[in-house]
Amino acid sequence: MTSTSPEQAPPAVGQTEPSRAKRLRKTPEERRGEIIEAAVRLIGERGYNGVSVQDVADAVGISKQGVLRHVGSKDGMMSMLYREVYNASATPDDFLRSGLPGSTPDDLRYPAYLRFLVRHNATRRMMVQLFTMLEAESFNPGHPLYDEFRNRRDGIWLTHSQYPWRIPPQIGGWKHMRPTVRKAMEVMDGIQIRWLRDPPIDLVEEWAEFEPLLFPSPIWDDYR
Amino acid sequence: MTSTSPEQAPPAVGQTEPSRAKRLRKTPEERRGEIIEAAVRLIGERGYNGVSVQDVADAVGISKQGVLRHVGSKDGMMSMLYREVYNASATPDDFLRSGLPGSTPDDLRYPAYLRFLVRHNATRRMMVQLFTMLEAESFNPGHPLYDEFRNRRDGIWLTHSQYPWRIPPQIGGWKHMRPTVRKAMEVMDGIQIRWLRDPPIDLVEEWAEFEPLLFPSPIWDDYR
DNA sequence: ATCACTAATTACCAAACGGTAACTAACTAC
DNA sequence: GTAGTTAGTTACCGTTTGGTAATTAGTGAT
Repeated sequence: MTSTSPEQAPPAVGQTEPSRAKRLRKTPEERRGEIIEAAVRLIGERGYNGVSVQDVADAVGISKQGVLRHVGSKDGMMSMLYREVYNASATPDDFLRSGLPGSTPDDLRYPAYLRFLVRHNATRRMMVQLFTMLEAESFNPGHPLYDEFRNRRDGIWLTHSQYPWRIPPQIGGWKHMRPTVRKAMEVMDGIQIRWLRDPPIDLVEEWAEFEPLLFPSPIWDDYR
Repeated sequence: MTSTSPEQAPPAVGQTEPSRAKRLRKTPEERRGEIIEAAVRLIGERGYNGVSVQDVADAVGISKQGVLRHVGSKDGMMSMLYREVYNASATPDDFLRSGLPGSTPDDLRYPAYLRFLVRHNATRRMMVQLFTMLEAESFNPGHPLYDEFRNRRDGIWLTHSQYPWRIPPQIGGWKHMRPTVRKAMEVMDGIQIRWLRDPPIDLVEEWAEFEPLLFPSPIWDDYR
């Protein structure tokens, strides 16, 4: 069927979108948004290699080449996606703007920020699933996001280091927090994996169980 | 080059194995072992969708159809792999046979077993990477191992429940250990992810930092 | 020696992959 | 109106995908 009769091509064999609208032209920003949204869902579900450009195109409702026009190539789509995901994650700056307890510049508390982060992640399951999937996939040096994920941990530490966290004097300064920060990130990865698998646990609740282990009483009691 | 001149086919374009041995016939067991070993490595690196049957065949040094003969289909290869990985994981039975402190039937200690498990995982990085990759990929209900991973947590709990662990009386019986077991699994997943990303941490050391958090003094001091 | 068995092979197949090239048509500015 | 820009399209291309069918050759039993 492929090599024979190159003309005709009528009812579209395995096409998900049988009847396409006339030809809807949208602004590049809008289309890019649609593409990213679809890609987050699909790649979160099936991973980088489990999703084709055609899949994304079908989900958006345009042709494959329509997608490629906006993302350049499949790898281009991935870095676009990573930037989007990365920028969309709840930063300390977002926390400062949140108005939550322990989020004021003169009383900025790290455990409070981590709670904020977990609570935020709990509201964007698809994003977390995408992230988890990419983190596992990008162990392979050939993965388009290998370097990004490789540099991520140090990047997080550096970013967090720029904020005036109020921590207990017994700690001896922010620089001694690195093992705790590392452990916190590991725990978050772990509970997210558990949360993504159904039947799911309550992500916020699970973090609440871990918090006193990572920030024990009485040292941290006045600094959460 | 491909469609023209079907004869000749001399130097093999992108072939990993340019010159194939005459035709080496091995026992099914041996071949299956080779296939599994190659599949663990490749799928651990690139994931289910990132590895083709041809890739596995090249790594083993036989033809694609040679592989399919042993595994039936690609999905068949996956379930074979899972069974292999699952059976190869360090069970409480393995611990009982280890002769390590806290591994005798009349003094069987859960923290000691978890240390044993972590130490064992630290010696089989590729296996852990495969496992992590599959755990993330199999969030998708369409993944061939979706059900296996879905049932895994309960299965682990049930398995562990069959052993006469000696735990502190304050706990109030093994059934109250479930939250702790759950947290331990989450931490293991988290530190493994960190361990697999280079520059790696020391897996055993990292677990040693978590152990007193999950099994705090003085309650557990005599039960590790 | 020759037989049955079967591991492994070559030869295909339709479909899907990422990507290029050329064309169409929807919008804006004049 | 008319021209320029560009979002989106169809039409391909070469390669790879998982899988089937038929064939070849290594091995142990007789």
